[in-house]
Amino acid sequence: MKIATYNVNGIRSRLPVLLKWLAESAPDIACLQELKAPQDAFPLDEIKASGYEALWKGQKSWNGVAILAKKHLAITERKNELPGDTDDEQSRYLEAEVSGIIIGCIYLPNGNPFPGPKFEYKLSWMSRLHKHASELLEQDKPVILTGDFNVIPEEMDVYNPERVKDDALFQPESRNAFQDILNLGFTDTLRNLFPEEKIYTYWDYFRNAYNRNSGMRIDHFLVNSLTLPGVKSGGVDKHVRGWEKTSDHAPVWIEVE
DNA sequence: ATGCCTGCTTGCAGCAGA
Repeated sequence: MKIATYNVNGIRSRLPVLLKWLAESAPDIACLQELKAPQDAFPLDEIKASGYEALWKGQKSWNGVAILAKKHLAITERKNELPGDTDDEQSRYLEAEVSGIIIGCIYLPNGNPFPGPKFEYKLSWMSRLHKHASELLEQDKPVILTGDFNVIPEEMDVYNPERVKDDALFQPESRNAFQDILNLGFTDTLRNLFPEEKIYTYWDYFRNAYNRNSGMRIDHFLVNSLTLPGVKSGGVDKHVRGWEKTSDHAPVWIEVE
């Protein structure tokens, strides 16, 4: 079972790149973030023609998340919002069960500028995620939380830590909240597979960042202890970031037995 | 300190992204 996450940065303008990547990488399950499209603008026909069923939660202009699963897999929606704040209208969380695995698709708030209300929203969202993640562990099922966490976990996860010292993605509060979720009983799978390697999943559009490899690792796979022994491999489809009309994120994937 | 680039909007310049 190959599971992937990809922040597409606009599913409508990214559709050719998305379909090309799906055909090449052929994940069984793909979590997408930043659809930047309202609910009725999701390109379901094209996704189906590529062999996938889809659940999605759109929103005009910003945010938006989707979970794709190959047609032969039964996919059941569990949640389309993160519990804990009925006033939160941002489409940032989608949860499904596929083949007995609970999949949480996450588009965690960016939180910039720091400090400020957007950063407070980020921390509050992470606190809600912490509570929900702990409840998911009580299900005694395989759990995978994946997506754009907008958190740089460690200094080795960014090209130049000094450049992000005032960035919401690298604040101690953000990193500690991420670690607190791991401490519930989750493993940062890519880091676990490659303890010493420089791994980036995002390169910004400015300053020729991709060609200079000025990147960050902010898209993550968190797996619980029932899932971890089955993890066989993982990686970043870095070359996709070099395609024409590409997202500023690259797809990330793991293979689980 | 700011803009760099890109996608989106009942838009045509301004916002958000990270």
